[in-house]
Amino acid sequence: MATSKLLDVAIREFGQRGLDGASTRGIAAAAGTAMSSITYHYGGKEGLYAAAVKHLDADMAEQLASVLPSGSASIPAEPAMARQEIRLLLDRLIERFLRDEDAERSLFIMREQMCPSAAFDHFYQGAIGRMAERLVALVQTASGVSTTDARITALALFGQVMVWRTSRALADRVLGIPIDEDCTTAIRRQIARNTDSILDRLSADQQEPQ
Amino acid sequence: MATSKLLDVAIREFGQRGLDGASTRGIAAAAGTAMSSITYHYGGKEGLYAAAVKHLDADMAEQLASVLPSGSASIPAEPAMARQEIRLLLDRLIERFLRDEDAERSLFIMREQMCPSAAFDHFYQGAIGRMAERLVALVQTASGVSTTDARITALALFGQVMVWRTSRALADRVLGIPIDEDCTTAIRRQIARNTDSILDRLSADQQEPQ
DNA sequence: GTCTATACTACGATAGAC
DNA sequence: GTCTATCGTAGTATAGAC
Repeated sequence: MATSKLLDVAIREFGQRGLDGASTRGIAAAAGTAMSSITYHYGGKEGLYAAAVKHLDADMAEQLASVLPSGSASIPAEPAMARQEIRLLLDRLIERFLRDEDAERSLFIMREQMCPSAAFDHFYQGAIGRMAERLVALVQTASGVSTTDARITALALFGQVMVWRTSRALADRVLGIPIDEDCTTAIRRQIARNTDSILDRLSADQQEPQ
Repeated sequence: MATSKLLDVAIREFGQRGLDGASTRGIAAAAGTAMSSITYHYGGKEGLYAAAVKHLDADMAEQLASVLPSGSASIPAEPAMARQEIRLLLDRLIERFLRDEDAERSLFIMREQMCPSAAFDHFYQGAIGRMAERLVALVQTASGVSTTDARITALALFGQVMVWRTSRALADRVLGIPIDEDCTTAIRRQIARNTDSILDRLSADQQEPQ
């Protein structure tokens, strides 16, 4: 009963090669078991994929638990508090992305972003969607802008963080230096500063439209 | 001699399924020819992949030609001019990304970003690398910061644009409305504003470090 | 539950007709 | 240049021993 090992390998292999490209033989071999155990536990290749999606979502929910309230409630009413939570959330994300720990799991999700299957709905109804919707609500409270502007801004803030995961090969070459502790600190500070710059301007424009 | 058709299909299929996952039979069938023509023209699967990389890079170079000088020279000396060029470059990119025209070609590149093969070096020595290095130089001129900060900032600016391509499934759901002409305008204006906010703050901090 | 054995399909490469 | 035919390999699914 090492089904957890099978799921970890599946997330890696499906992420790299996709549902069609990955092979159940390869996954089973890498997990140290026979291919037919996939049929036994998950009913086949597609069942394994669905189980991997569920496993991955549960994993992300656990990782985001410390920074994301479990209920959908309790957006802080004070703009300053909302901004503080935005900074905390983005910092938690970038710190994980820079450590490059779960890059394989991200690959699975990025594939679903660009070739979405029904599985992406599962992610959006899960941890990813909860995080995104909360970020939008926080931006709205922190800046006072309309919902559409808040949504666009939330995506921009997310983008400056996400780029370190999605475009890592480019980032490594552009940076030219290894991402050590000092570099990580510099990136985190820069992102916090950019976030403040964007939200400051947004709040100012809101009070006195240009 | 419809080798161009073969390359277009190859970029799509390799992008979606990867080098291993895509099948030469499938590519040939979608291009309306026999599989053995791949052997004849490109020597095999890997040769087709290499040709697809070259084709894609040439294509990007052509698309970026209007906004990217062919030589590596001539960074404007005036900060205001540099900032203007940054805004133009980012606007050209986001406009392409939002139109969703060449999403399939981006998929190929994103796969190389997250599972880099030797092909990514080809991209970085080509149009992508030239664009990235120029953006860094422009940020440095526009803000006057050190090269490391300029590189980090360039990636942040790139990220807020790139997110609309790499996380499109998420963006669609977060936005909740279709990306029509009005929405595109709003996104472009927001990105231009964010860019100004970030560069303004950077220049200010540079003159009087906090 | 985990394994081996097997049936059937699809893969990449290649040879050769035209 | 483009096609069909074929070979050896690897894929998923399934049945059944233990």
